Amino acid sequence: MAKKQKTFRPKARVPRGFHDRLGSELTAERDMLARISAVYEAHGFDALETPAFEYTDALGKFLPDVDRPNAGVFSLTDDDEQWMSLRYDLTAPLARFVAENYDGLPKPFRRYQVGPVWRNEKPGPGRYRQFTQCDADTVGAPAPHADAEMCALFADVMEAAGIVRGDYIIRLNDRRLLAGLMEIAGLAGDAAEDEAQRMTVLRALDKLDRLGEDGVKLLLGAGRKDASGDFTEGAKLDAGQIDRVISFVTATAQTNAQTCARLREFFTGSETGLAGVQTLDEMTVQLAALGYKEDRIRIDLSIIRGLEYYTGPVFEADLTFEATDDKGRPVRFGSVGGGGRYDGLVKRFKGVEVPAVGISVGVSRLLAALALKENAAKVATGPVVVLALEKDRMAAYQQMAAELRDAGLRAEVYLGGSNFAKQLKYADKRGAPLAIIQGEDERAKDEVTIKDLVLGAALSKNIEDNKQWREGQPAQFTVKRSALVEAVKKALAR
RNA sequence: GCCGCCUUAGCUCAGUUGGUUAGAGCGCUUGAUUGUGGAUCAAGAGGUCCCCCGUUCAAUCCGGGGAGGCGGUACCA
Repeated sequence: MAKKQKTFRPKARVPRGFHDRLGSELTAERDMLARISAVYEAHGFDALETPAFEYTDALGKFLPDVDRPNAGVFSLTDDDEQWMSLRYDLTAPLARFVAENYDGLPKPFRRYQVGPVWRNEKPGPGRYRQFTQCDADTVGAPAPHADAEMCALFADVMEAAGIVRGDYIIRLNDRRLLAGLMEIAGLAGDAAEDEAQRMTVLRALDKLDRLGEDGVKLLLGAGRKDASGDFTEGAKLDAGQIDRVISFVTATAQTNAQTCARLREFFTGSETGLAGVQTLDEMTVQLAALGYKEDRIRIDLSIIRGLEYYTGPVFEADLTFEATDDKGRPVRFGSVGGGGRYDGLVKRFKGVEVPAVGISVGVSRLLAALALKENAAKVATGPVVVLALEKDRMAAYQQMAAELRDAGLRAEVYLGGSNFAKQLKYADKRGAPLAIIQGEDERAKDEVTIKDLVLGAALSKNIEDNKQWREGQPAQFTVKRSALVEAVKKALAR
């Protein structure tokens, strides 16, 4: 039969929308999370961890009229036929946790949470199906003080993450303004199609930054055809309605106080709208008193933030610096986090209104943005590598590495089977800052040679001749064995 | 989901108007430069030309279907 038995070889590949991360990519995220968590901790938030899976009904992601979860969440049935889903954010699990443990928790309840979330949707640039979120929420506190704190916290977190002041902006809006706008524009009907129209209007406004005023006008009216020829149905507003809506989103003024003044005028007669203005006014006054001015936190009337559960103030953190990708094309970062007030979320479980406000920071996007900004700054991040030149002296080499580790340094012994040149090549590829060399010669004199690989690489640029390169033995020096740790520390400090 | 473009070596890409051994650069491996990463030189490994079906004496190339990638758009808690 088969002369060549075909062995099944699975293709080694990571599922689409997911990806592996190695070394500095991971430690960079860990460090950032630690810095953000420290800010949350300092503000009094308690750490919380919840499982990756939740029952789908608790997440609120069943499709209407179908006994099946929303396609956007990863779901499976438990062995008792109950639907379970991977969490798609950290807010829904929080609502479940608060409802489940309501009586025992201090109110207001303040917690922060860090972890992966999953979304089963089309991946795009900077958009994955698993990514890390870092949230803080205050549950059981009404506006505007908790909301103002959240905005301030948001700004602090951005700076803790490494975004310098001026490179980010926290934009602020209130959902009640948008509701009031609907009243004023004559879109406040109760029928299902009125609701659908309002949603379409909100979605159109959300695209202001990307499509510009003209694009949004099209979406508010008949509809818009995009670059690929695809047509998006519009909200079918008449010209007067479009003008009114556009005049609202473009009413953002230089200062928050001016914006609020304009809004009071705009919303004369709309109770809902005025309530929103009142809250924004109080928040921005309070923030200004703490030193958070328009350079960090600004009212921006085009911020929408999703359609589902926000009931009051909404915030969004945007990066404002420019960057280009590895092909030199300009990159638009978009939002790196958002949040707002959601007074109805716990009500789903408990029947009582529990006011809550929170923020969510997209750590993966922040890291991607920072990486593009500092694209030149690649530093040696590997361990100090102790070369293993004499095979029967491994214990001595391990001893050196151990001493370096005891001094708090990253160090390892070369464990492969190759010669001197290969070992240095390995150290180079690892991004090792230094190599520790003790061969026959050094051993005889009770010495070690310390080679600065970073400096050596720099020097090599001016050397063409191999003989000169080798005999010059650039960027290395020899010390007594007993002085190893001190010498390495000194070399690393440079 | 919808629209468009794309898929040949680890990477970036040539190429075959359908024909026997499918190429380059970079990378990788090994060696030389007698214990030193770079540079140089020499040799070498590596490909179901995305998958399946069809047309054909013959398909990496033509036709159909599928998958994956990229971009736009929609949705986005």
